[in-house]
Amino acid sequence: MLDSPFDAPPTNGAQRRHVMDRTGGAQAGSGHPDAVGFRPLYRQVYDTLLKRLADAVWQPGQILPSEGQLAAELGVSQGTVRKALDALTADSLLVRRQGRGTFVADHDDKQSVFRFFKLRPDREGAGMPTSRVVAIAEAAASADERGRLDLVRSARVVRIERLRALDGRLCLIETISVPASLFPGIAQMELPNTLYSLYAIRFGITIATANERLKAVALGAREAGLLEVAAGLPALEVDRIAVDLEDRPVEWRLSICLTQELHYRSVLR
Amino acid sequence: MLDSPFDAPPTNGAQRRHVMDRTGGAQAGSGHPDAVGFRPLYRQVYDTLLKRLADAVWQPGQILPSEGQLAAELGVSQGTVRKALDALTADSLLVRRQGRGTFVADHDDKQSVFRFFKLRPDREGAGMPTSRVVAIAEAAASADERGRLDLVRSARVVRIERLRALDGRLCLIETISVPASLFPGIAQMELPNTLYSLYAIRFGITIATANERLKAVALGAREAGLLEVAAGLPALEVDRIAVDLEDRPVEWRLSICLTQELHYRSVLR
DNA sequence: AAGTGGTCTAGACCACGTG
DNA sequence: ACGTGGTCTAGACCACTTC
Repeated sequence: MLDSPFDAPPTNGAQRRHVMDRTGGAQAGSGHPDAVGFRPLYRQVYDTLLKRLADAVWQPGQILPSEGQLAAELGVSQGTVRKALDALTADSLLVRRQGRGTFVADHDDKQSVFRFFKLRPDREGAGMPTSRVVAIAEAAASADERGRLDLVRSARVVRIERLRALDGRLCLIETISVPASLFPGIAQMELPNTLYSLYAIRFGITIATANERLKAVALGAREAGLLEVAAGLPALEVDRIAVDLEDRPVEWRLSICLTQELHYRSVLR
Repeated sequence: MLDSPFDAPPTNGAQRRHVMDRTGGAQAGSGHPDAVGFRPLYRQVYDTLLKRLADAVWQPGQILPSEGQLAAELGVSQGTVRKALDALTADSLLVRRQGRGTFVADHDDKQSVFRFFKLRPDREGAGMPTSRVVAIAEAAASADERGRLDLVRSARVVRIERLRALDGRLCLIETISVPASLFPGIAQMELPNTLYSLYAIRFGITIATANERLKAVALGAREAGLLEVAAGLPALEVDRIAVDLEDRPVEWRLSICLTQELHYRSVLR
């Protein structure tokens, strides 16, 4: 925990032991309010809790200490803890349930799977997507991979190629590249359907956001063969960079999707 | 304003005139806490302010009364008003600026245009998109249009066809259908580049969200001609239903986009 | 200096879930 | 009955903008 060398007493003059820094890193009481940016307390609490989540101090699905306990531990008011917890919830890293407690978001339950899987059948339905690994291998990172994943020249990656189906219909083929250094031994593992829960549980890497670029392309011969349709068909190419809690790009995923009876769903707010 | 026939005094027993209903529509003090859903105060404030926005009580870009004034007017605490204002800000209906005030979001400024325009050049750049109307006409709503826009059988629509360009390059053709009843006279108007600001200013209709379905399709002869490229090219079809503050579908927009040098950007959180 | 939103606190009560 | 998160209040102070 941070600790300030100085602090102004709260209004009521009551005793308080400060655990978080009240000044945003700037020294207070030393002449001027300091030019450096102001950093609210709840933001520091947010960062502290985020760090613990990134370090997997609490496992997915597990319950956190109550607001009051966290407030006491960190030396701030319950309201300030609440604001940080609400922000983490908004970032879908936590789930809060009235009367029960605050939990680490478990990105393996049904609704969470669809957080990063945007393909839906045109006519209602949509069970869980299934996957079959076509190929998996470790190799030196290509120039593209180094660029997209921010890797040094000597870096190695693990490449995974998977076919995925929705409601029993083949719908896409995806090529996934991850830095071998971040995911040691992943090439030898049994891969679950939802890779991101493996990243979280086995490697302590939580995917926070993903940036996708979509294009319409003509299906190549190889992809067409694997997807069991004719080459040249229009297909949706989804180029995704997934980013972890520390804002590092940790996965590059290129998907080719059939959209004859499916669509990609996007909600603009 | 709502007014409750009964209210429990606040803890300190100070005088309070209640303007908002404290009971969520259920009568309090009459034996049981009522089975009907609980409705928090800040939610009522949210709805009240939302209604005023929908009724265009304040114009886009205009400043709202301060938190304190709204709190006094509505008979709630400043913190409760703040929570409602924060929620409206999160829904990007308001913009708050520290030291200045709270403003009605102006969806005409540069960053807001891109809220609903997701096409970006592959290589950096991206000035404002431009538009040219190809056709505009009123007609009886088709079965598709009635279904998508929730219209009765006799309803009429205005259809607008536009070509749009980005950085001087033709990039898409879009067919827009809106209910004629909601937009009287729109067929005779000069159409601005950003239609949604026209909807807001001239018709008091604010687009809150848009749901899009994306597919890859082969370019038809007509679209190819208008876009000045070869027919059969893969293109991105974007099927959008835009919804207003009252959750009514108010626009159906079908776009065919060239994605040879552009992509559709999507951020997953 | 005055006014606005932003942060923080302390405490009360409410709704929800589980014993 | 108890503990949790959720709501609401009142008041103080901070940071930013404008006059």
